Amino acid sequence: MLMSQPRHTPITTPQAPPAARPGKVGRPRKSALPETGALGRERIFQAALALIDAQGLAAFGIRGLATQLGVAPAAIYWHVASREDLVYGALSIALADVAQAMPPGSWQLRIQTVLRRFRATLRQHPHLAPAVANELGCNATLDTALMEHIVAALEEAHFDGQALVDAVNVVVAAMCGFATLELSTAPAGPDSAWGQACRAQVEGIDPARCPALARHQSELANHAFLMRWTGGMDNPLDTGFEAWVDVLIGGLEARSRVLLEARES
Amino acid sequence: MLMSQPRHTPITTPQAPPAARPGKVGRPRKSALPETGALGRERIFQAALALIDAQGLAAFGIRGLATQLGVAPAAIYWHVASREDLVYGALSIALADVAQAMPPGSWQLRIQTVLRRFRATLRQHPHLAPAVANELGCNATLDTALMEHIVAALEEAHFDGQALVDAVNVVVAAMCGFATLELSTAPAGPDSAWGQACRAQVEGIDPARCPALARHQSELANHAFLMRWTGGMDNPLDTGFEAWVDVLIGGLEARSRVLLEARES
DNA sequence: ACCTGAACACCGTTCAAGT
DNA sequence: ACCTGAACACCGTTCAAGT
Repeated sequence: MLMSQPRHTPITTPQAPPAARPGKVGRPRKSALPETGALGRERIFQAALALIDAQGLAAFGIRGLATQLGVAPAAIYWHVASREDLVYGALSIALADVAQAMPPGSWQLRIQTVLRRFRATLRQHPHLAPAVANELGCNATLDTALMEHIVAALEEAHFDGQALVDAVNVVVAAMCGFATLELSTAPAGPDSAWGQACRAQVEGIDPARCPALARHQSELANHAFLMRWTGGMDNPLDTGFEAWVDVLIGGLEARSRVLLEARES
Repeated sequence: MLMSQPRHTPITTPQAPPAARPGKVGRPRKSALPETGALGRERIFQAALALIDAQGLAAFGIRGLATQLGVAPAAIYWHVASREDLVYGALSIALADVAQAMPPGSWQLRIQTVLRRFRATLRQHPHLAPAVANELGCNATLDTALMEHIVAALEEAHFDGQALVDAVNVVVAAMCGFATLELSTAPAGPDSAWGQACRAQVEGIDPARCPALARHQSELANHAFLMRWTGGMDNPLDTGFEAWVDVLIGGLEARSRVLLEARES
């Protein structure tokens, strides 16, 4: 029984990673590539998204995805580089139609539409909310149509040069920021030990140390970030989001005015 | 050799979780509690933060933390409920002094200060950026002093009732949103395969399908969210952040004006 | 009250081998 | 080109036992 476990050998030199596998990064998608196998990246990502939607991000794994697809776990690695690649792929197809068929109208209305659509789409896949910031901070795989809409709208608002780049970043951050925070779910159920503790801390605010907070405690409790114990699906912050959109548009308009006046003088 | 592996028994009824351990959630911190042990939550969180800063969030684990503390892995579980608890604790102490010693001044200036401080603090612990949205969406463990400052500033700006709650959420989302997105790191090194692919896609933008995007391609490349292949530490978006702050303040001012006018009539 | 040893039940990933 | 079997090297977490 001493020699029956060759596993768990403690020391091995980690061999250098082998030459890149096919679908390592990006999707060349030459559109002429055979895709003869029964699997294929698209089917894998769809299944991954369905599984994440059903069970959450933490419970999602390659082994579960493999059984879902009726395939050996290792098979997935022929099409995809890593687990991270999978959630990124799932996020990509989930957000694919945010930019579809933008309605005509003022630049303000079009930017409002982008924000509202993003939030609505993320609400259909709330378990992906934690992945948005991680995966979307830098990458260009998201449909370029979305960026085109944003840039075109900001051009119309007279942004140009560095000011345009800045405005683009402001809009993208606004698009992601609120919904991501709103939908990041609580660790446990409605009245878990965690929820109770959170609630108790809010209710135990000291009016001496935090007078302003204490004054509005009852309105803020469970309705403000950092002071709520219910997730964004059960307890949406609708009016807060509308205020967010309003502040963004108002701030952009003010900035656009300043820009125009500086240009005239 | 058949009977030598009692491990990996496939089917076991998952026993109900035992009665809550001491440091399960929140920190009662009666301040009279002995804290006689050599460990203690504070020391554990400090060590966790140091480890996350050094190695990143993905590489951080309980086993590594245990060896760092010169202790058995299981020892940590007497003080802390889970790995998630650890990163949350680390984030809490990392952000602890965002609200320390707020300078006097107009409400606009104070809100600007909150945003700038949050970003500066997160830049000192960039590996925690992905955890911000996940852990900060709902919880009240963050120093209430921060919320007090925000609420007090917005009161001064004449927000009240639901409009105040909305404004608080707007400010908190703004505080977290930009910096989180900016600092979420690229999966790999500067010119990895991933970076190359990202760059290629940006440079391959089709001027026929995306005319506005193509017009500003050179300025946007590697300087805008979704179009950059360098992380926020090496490649900060300083002017974008200032625009963000500017838009927020401008938008809040406009909303405040509307509120006042409605109240006068 | 606090910590150790040792195991349990998983992971993601690799790699030779199949077809 | 695409997939399987089987293993490797880890995980987080639990639990009886120590002190």
